[in-house]
Amino acid sequence: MRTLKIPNPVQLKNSTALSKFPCFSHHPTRSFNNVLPIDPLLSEKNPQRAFIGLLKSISRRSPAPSLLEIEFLHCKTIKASFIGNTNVGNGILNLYVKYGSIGFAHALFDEMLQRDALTWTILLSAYSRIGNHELSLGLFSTMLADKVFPNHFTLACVLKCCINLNDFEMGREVHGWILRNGIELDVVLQNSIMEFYAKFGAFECVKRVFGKMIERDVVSWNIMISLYLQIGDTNRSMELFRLSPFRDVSSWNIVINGHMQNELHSRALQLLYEMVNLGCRLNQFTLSISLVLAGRLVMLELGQQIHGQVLRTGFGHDAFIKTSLIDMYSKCGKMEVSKAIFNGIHQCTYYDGLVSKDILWSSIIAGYVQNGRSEDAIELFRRMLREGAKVDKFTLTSIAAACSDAGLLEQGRQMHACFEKLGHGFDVFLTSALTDMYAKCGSMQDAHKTFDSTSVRNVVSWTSIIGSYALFGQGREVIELYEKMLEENILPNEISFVSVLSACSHSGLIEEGQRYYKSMQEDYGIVPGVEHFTCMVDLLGRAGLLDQAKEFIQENKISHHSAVWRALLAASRVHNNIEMAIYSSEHLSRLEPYDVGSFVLLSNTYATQRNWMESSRMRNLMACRGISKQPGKSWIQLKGELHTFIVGDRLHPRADEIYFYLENLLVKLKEMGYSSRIDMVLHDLEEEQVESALNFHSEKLAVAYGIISTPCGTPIRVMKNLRICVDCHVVFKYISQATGREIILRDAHRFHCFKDGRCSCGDYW
DNA sequence: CTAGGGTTAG
Repeated sequence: MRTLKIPNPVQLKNSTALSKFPCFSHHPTRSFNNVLPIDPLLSEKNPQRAFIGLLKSISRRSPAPSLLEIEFLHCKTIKASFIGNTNVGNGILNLYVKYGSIGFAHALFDEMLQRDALTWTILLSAYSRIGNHELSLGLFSTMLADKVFPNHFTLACVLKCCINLNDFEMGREVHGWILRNGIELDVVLQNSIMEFYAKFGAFECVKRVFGKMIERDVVSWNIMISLYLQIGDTNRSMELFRLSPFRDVSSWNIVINGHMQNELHSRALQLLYEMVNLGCRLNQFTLSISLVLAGRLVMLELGQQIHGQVLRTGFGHDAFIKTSLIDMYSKCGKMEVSKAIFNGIHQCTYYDGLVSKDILWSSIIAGYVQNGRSEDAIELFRRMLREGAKVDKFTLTSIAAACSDAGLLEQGRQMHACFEKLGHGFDVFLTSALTDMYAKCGSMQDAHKTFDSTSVRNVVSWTSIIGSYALFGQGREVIELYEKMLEENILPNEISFVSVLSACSHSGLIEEGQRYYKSMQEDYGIVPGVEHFTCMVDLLGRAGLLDQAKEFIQENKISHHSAVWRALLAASRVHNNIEMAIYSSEHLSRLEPYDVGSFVLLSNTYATQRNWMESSRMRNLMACRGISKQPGKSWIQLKGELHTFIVGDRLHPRADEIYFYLENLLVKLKEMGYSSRIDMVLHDLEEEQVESALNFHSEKLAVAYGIISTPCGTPIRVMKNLRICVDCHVVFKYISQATGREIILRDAHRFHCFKDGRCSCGDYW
C-alpha cells in the first residue's frame, strides 16, 4: 500500500506533569460541588457512563463552562480514576478545545494512554480552526503512523486543511487514500471532496463526484450551484438552483452573493426581493450580503430597512453584520452613522471566534478615505496603532490612498517600510495603491520602483502606472506603457482609457487621442462613458478647437452630462472665448443649478475680460443660492510637519519672513522680465490691490516658505487643492531660474515641475 | 455549503 506523502509527523511529548495545568495545585473544589452534580453521579450503577453523559451535556451548555469548571471536572476524573477511559478523556479534551485553550488540550492529549479516532480528530480540527493547518496535517500523519483509522470528520477536516494550504496534490492524495482504503463515502465526506475540487477549479472532478452520489443534500446542491457562479455561468447555476429539491436560505444566499460577485447587482437585488416575497427567512448571512448589496447600489433606504431587520432579528451584535453596516453607511455617504456604529462596538459577539476587530478598523478607515476625508482616516489610523490593533494589507491599502490624496509622501513611505518589515507577502491591490501614492506625492522614481517590483501585474497595476505618467503630462511615456501592457496580453479596461485619453489631452496629442478613442470602441468593444466623452471634449477644448468640441457634444447626444459642459467651459476660459463660456455655462447651470464650478468658472471668465458687473452678478447669485466656493489652499510638508496656506493669510508663525522674502523676490523677477498677469485677478480692485492679491496666492506663500526653510538646491514640493493660477505658473518658472530650485507643484489635475525657467507641462494645461 | 474591509480615472 502506498503511504500518504504527509510532511512532518508530529513528535508527541509524553509528559506526565500535571503542572501544565496551573490551577490544579490550589483548586477551589468546593465552589463547584453545588453546580456540577459529580458526587451523586459517582454512586450510580455505571458512574463512568453517567460521567460521560454529564460531560456531553456540559459541552452543549450555555453559557460555556469556565476554565476553572473544566479543570475541576478534569481533577474529578483523575480522582475517580476515570481518566484512563478514552471517552472520558475525549469529553474533557473537547471542553478544553471549546474553551479555546489548545495548550491545555494538547497537554491532556499527551497524557492520554489510549487515543481513538475522535481524540485525534478533536485535536487536529482544533488546530485547523485556529489556522495551524500544517500541524493539523502533521497530527493526521502521526495518527496514521499510530495505526488509528480516521473517520469521516477527520478526513473532511484534512481536506479543508489542503484547501487552506493551497495544496492540491495533498488533497488528491487524501482522496486516493480514501478510495484505496475502501472508506464508505457518506454525504458529508463526498461534499468535502466536492468542495475541495471546487476550490481548485477542477470542475470535471466535482461533477463526477456529484454525478455518482446516491444520496445528496442541500450542501451537495449548493456546491454545484456555486461552482457555476464561480465560473460566471449564472444561467446554469440558476437552472440548478430552480432544480434543487432542497432549496433553502443558504441556497438563496449563494445565488444572491454569486450574482454580486459577477457584478450583476440589479439581478442580485431582484433575487433578494423574490426571496423576501416568498416569505423565506433571512439569516445572518443574508443580512450581511444584502447590506453590502445596498451599499454597492448606494440604496440608503434599502440599507436602513435591512438595518431595521438586523435589529429585529437580534443580529445587531454580530461582528460580520457590524462591518457590513459600517460599509453600507460609508458607501451611502453617511459617515456619522458609520462612526456611531463603530464607536458603539464594545461587546460584539465574535462569531466563530475568528473575527477580529481589525476588520472593523479597516472598514471604518476605508469609509473615510472613500468619502474624501483623508485626514480623518489617518487620524483614525494613528488611534488604531495606539490601541494595538493589527495593521493588515486592507488597512494599508486604504491608508496609501489617503496619503495619495493628502500628498503625504513621508507618511506613505513610513507605512510602506513598516509593512515590508512585517514580512507580509505581495499584494496587487496594495502595490497599485502604493504606485499611485508615490506618483501623487510627486516621486515618480518610487512609483516606478514599486511598479517594477510588482510580480503579478494586472490591469489595475498597469493603469496606475499609466495614470501616474499621465499626471506628469508625459504623454509619450503613457503611450509607450500602454503598448507594453498590450504586449503582455493585458486587456485595457474603461479606466485605462480614461488615463490614456487624459494623458493625450494634457500633452496635446490630439491625433493620438482620437485614435485611441476609436480603438477603445472598435478593438475592445468598450462603450464610451461620460468620463471618455469628457476627456475628448477636454482634448479638443484644450487644443483650442472649441467649435469641434461643441460639435462633439451634439453629435454624441451628451448634452445632458454636466461634466462635458464643465470641460468646455474650462477650455473656453483658457482660450478666453466668452461666447462659448456663456453658452456652456448656461447648459451647466441648467443641469446643476447649485454647482460651484459653473459659477466660479463663468464669473472668472467675466473677470478676465474685466467685466466686473457680470462677474459680481454671478457671485451675488451664488450667495443667494447659498453656494460657497471651496477656498483655495496650498500646503507643504517639511520635517514631517504640514504647513497650510490660503491667499493672503498671515497665520503662519513666520509670516513676516515669508512676505518679506516674496516681495523682494518679485522685484528681482520683474528685473528679469516678469510682469504680473493682473488679468487673472477675479475682483474689481485698484491696480495695486490687484497686484497684491495676486502676489500672495496660497501657492506662492507655500513655495516662498519652502525656499526660506530648506537648504539651497532642495526641491520644493507643494500641493494645491484647486488648479494653479496662470500668474503663479509664470512666477514659478522665473523663481526656478532665479533660485536654481526645482519646484514640484501638484494641483487638482496634474503635476507641474518647474526647472530652469520651464515647466514640465510645456504651458499646455 | 453561504457573509464583512482594499486598488486605478474624473
